[in-house]
Amino acid sequence: MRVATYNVNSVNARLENLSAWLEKTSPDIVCLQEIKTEFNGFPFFDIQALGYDVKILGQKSYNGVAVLSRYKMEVVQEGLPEFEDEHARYLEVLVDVKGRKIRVASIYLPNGNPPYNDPDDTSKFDYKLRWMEALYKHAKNLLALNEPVILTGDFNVILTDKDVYDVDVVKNNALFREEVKQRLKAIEYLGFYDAFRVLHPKEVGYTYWDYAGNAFPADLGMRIDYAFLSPLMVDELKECFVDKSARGDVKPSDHTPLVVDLK
DNA sequence: ATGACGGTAGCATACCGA
Repeated sequence: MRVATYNVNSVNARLENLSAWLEKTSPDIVCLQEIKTEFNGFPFFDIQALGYDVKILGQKSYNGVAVLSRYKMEVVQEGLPEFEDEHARYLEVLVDVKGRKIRVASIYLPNGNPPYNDPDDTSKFDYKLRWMEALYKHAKNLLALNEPVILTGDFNVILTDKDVYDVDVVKNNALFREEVKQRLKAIEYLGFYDAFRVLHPKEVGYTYWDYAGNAFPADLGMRIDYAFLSPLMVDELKECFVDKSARGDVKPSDHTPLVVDLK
C-alpha cells in the first residue's frame, strides 16, 4: 500500500500537476494540504475519474485539507477535538483496506510567523503553539487505541539542524523555534515514528523549496512535511521517499510529495 | 538588509505563505 502527502498550494491551480502525479505514482491514499477551496470549488469530477474517493475539509482562499483514497473511507474527525478553529487544517478518516481499518489524518499545521507589516505580532505563533498542544493531546488519545495510524501532512516545523539548508537563515523563524521543535518531538516521544527518518537517518529530505530565485536548483530547501506512524503502522514500513520530480514541473507547488510504502 | 515568487479575492492591492 502506498500513502502520500502533498501540499499542493491550491488544488485548482495544481489540477494538471496533481492528476499527472497521481497517474504516474499510483498512490492508494493521498493527504492534500492547502487546497484553498471550499467544497463547491473542489475538482471532484477530475479526481474521482482517476479512481479516488474524496473527503475534504475545505476553506475559501486559505488552508483546506483533503484525503483521496482508492479504498472506501469514512470521516471521523473534522478539525482537532476540543479545539475551536476557524481554519480548515485537520481531517481524519478511517480507510477500509480489505477489511482492516487504517486511521489517516491530513494535517496542515499553522505557519506561525508574524505578518510582514507587524513583526512584533505574536498572535499567529501563539495560535501555532495552541494548535500543537491540541494535536499532542489528540495524538496521545489515538495511540491509546492501539490502531494502525498515520498522521501526515505539512507540519511547518524544521525538526533538526539537518532539515534545513542554512540554520542561520531560520534561527528566528517560527518553523525552527525551540518551542515548536519540542512540541513535535513530544509527539514522537509519545510513540509516533517519523517514517522518513526511520529509514533514512542521515539523508537530506527536503520537501519544500521557496519559489523565489534559485532555491530549488540550488537545493535551498527545508524538510517540513512528515509522515508519523503509530507502532502498528511503522511495523509495516517498507520505504519512504521524497518525490522531487513534482517540484521540477511546470507551474509546481512549492512543496513536493512525501511517499510512504507499506507492506 | 531586503526581496524574490505565487495563489486568492476581486479589480488595486492586501493578505498569506516558510
